[in-house]
Amino acid sequence: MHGEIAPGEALTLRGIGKEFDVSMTPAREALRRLVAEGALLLSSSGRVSTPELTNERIEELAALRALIEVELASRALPRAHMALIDRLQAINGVVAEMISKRDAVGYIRTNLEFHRTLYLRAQAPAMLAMAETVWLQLGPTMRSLYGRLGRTEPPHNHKLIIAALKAGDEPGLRLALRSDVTQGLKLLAA
Amino acid sequence: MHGEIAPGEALTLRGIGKEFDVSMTPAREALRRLVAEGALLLSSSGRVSTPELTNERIEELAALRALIEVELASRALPRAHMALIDRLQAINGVVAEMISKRDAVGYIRTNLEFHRTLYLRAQAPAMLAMAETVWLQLGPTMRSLYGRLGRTEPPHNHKLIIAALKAGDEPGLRLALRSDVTQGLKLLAA
DNA sequence: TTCGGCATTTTGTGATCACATATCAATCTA
DNA sequence: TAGATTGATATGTGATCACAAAATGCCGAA
Repeated sequence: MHGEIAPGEALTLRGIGKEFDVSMTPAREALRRLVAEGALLLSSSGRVSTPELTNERIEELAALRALIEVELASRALPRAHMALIDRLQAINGVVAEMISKRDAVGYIRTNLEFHRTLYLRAQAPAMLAMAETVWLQLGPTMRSLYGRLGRTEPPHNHKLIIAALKAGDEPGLRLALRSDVTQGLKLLAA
Repeated sequence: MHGEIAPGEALTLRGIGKEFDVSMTPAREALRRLVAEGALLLSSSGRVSTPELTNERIEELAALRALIEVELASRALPRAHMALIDRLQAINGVVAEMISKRDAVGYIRTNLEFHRTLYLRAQAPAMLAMAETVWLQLGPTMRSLYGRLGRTEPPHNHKLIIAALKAGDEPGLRLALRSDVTQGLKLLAA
């Protein structure tokens, strides 16, 4: 989810087992679970690897993010009090820090933490799980996308999201969130 | 997915293994996969069972269906030719037959086939997989919901969907689909 | 130098087992 | 009679193994 594994990387049962000091059985269960969630790809020969997403697939997943996360944000809005907004601002500060440190994995992790913190307020666990499944599928790709994006400034859309939350502006929130979620997509087309 | 298992029913590794003439290992993999997809619930003691969904959870899943499936239908619309519409009408005939036969599982199965046939035209495999994951989670509950719904006439919304497809009417399609997907929810509140 | 074939190694699969824990039911006690 | 207890049974977990298939690397021929 955090982009620590590059797209196309292969994982073996015995390798994972050795890495975590367990036998093949729990390693197999963990890998197959991630396959079921779409995070890993199972080849016809039974080998698992991180997927190399096509542009079409990325567009689809971005559209799913937009659909689900806009709904989550919209449901969180009426419950968003000052304490939540403060916490979002604090997380956003860490995001900016990660960007300035050129820490791709840290950036992805804190960026997702920003979103998750907001969505937790929606009290919609099934939707949140769905959103996280999409994040999981995009993980390895987000990392390699980060390389192309020579970003140095903190994300503007996060500030718009916070502002919309403060103002109770639902249309603005939906718009800012949609932009934030799909912005990564745009630079992919280039 | 088809509601063949009642909500709250427990499944054991050895039981599933015996039922399908395999050892515990593949049975465990299958069950854990379904757990990962949200179709089954894993208790803290490691036992798996079909979930008994709360009304809040059902509302969430219905909202997810509406979000994802409206998008899928919308993407399928420009690609929907006459052959597809004919096939949808044929499937709808089977749906009506299942209703008249009071065959709950058959009704659920052909109803989902109706939706899947339409969505396949959207050429969006990730979204379709997401929708099917939701169906999976709703499976056992849909069955017990069917009991309360003393339905005798074929679904009106399916006809509206087909009509909207014929007319190329996207707003109408979105509306009909949303109604079809959330209608089951309404009678739950009662 | 490059490509094809063969041997070796790696890898996933499914079965089985020992063990700890949970579940259940019969029994006992207050 | 109701609740607790205890024993027996059922169940999940993780490890290990044999096997088949796939991947890899090596060598030789063109």
